[in-house]
Amino acid sequence: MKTYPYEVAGQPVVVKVPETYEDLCEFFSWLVGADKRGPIALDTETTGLDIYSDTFQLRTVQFGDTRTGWVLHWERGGLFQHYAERALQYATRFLIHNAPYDWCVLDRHTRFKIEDLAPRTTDTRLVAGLIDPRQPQEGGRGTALKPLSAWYVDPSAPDTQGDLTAIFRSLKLTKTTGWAGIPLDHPTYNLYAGLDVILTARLYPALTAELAMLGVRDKLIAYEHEIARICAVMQRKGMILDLDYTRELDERLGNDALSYEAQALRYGVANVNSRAQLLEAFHAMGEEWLPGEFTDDKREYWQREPDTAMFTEKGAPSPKVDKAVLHRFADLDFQTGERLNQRKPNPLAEAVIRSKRAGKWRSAYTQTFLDTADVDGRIHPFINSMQARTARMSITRPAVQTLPSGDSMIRRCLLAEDEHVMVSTDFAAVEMRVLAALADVKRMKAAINAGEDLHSFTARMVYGGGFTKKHRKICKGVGFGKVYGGGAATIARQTGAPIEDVQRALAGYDRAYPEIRKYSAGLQREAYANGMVAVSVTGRRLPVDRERVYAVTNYAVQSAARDCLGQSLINMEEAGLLEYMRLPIHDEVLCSVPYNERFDVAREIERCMTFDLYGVPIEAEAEIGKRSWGSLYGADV
DNA sequence: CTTCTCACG
DNA sequence: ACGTACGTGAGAAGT
Repeated sequence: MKTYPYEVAGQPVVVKVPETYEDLCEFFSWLVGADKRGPIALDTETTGLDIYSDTFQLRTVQFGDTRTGWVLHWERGGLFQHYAERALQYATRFLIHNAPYDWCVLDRHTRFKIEDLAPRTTDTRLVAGLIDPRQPQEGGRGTALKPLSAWYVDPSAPDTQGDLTAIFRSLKLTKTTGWAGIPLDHPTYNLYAGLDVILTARLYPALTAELAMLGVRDKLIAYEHEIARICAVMQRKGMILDLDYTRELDERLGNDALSYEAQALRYGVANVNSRAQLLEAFHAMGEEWLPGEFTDDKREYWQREPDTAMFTEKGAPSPKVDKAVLHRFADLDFQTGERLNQRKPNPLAEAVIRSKRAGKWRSAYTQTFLDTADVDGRIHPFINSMQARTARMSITRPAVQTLPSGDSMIRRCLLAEDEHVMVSTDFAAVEMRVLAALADVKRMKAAINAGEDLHSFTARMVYGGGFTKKHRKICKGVGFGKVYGGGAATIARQTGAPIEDVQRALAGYDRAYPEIRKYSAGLQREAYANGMVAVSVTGRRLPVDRERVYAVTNYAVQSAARDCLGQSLINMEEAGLLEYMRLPIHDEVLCSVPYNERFDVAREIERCMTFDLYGVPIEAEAEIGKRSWGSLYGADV
């Protein structure tokens, strides 16, 4: 037995690495005793994050409590694997920090499935997120093991991940190759692997004590664990990548990027992604920038000097070279890409638009699809079920929540199962409805219940019976603006409507729906009274930034809408639909459904996504596509 | 590592 | 007193 004594919070702890049969027996008798005392902390070390690639391997499985961490060398096979699996079988409860990752790893490489592990798990990362969901860059502690341990357990606890990357470098390995390349017997690797479970075990009582003190309900914790499990099952299933189509598209995008780059080169731009080169070229062509086409001035007022604006100082406003500016130069409509005939098209701008788009779509989408696909040609996007401050979910590797929606070519890469079709079910205007429910907006609730189009209804309230399409559009923009907390100027900029019209609509909006302002003011008061935290309708803590208190209304609405989605996922699993579920996308659930059952299943999904929120119907509509996701965006297959 | 840009709801 | 668009992930360039 290798033993590594250490100290955590002034107390001696020990990391033990079994080497013999006797060592493993000692481990198991420890486990039997520890299991009687409480949950067993569990963790894994692996060769990387690419769980589903054929080179991925499970290296160690760690078990521990507040005093002892055991590192079982799974990689050595035989008895080591046998005892790890015996322990996974035996333990009554687990503590895992970021459980979905370990669930999926163990699901793939041991005989234990997510369905078995999840009901026995408390995820300390989820618990921490319910106390404070903010990321470090938002002023929070973040939900990584290191900052949480430093806060709750021991300020001098080592940065087990960060310190290891330094060791990787000393072994001539990198941040990515180190996890696979570090020798299994490396002392620090084993010590830190064991410390991770000890820290997790110590984190748990501190977190639960704080949750209780803050009055966060147990039901919310259980709800989040259910959602995390459902999302892990979706991740395990993944989606079929149409390999032939994706390779072909990848090549086509590559060729497009090259040919448009060649055109840009004729105007002296060697790199279309270089802002500096573009600015110089367009400037030489005599292009001029309009107000509003400059970056915001981030300098402090005392740093500012007049007339230094254009190309120099750090943080000073400088001309933007973004999609909007390029489209104006190219005389193309920003949305549709159609010719405007308002000016002489700048051919460089057009070439830059096309080459940037092709290059980006290739690197961000087709290449990532091909790089992350498993041996069976499936992608397994990581679903973080509780990511944003509002608990909104996020999806990475690849970021399938952000595939282009105006063109079907990228979504066309992803397929429903054989003999299945894609079914996408969206909530109808969920954020507006949630706002109506939470703020008890009388007229809005009446309109929704009467089945009226909300934006038309608002337009009638503001402009009277003779309102036009243009009026409806302004009201729609104002509706979004209200949900986001925007002002007249921003809404005018976003919608392209004249500011006077927007101001008039905003005033009309407030007269028609006075409850929204009251609700917002109440939330802001609540936040101030509770140390800059509001509490959502589901009991979720919503930290508010002192300098952006107005954003609390959006947090309340966005998080309640997210919880509608979460409840829908749970309802769908209960209805036996989990095997069809593929992705949650904020206000939508994407499913792969057997062709022969598509109508029944679609109706069932809609039922699972329908409920009442304080007298407001939350409703959803299913759209049945063909085999590819792109078919729901215009593709013909 | 930060900033800009761009994709989504 | 007044007004503030919300939440993400990811690549490329530049410091």
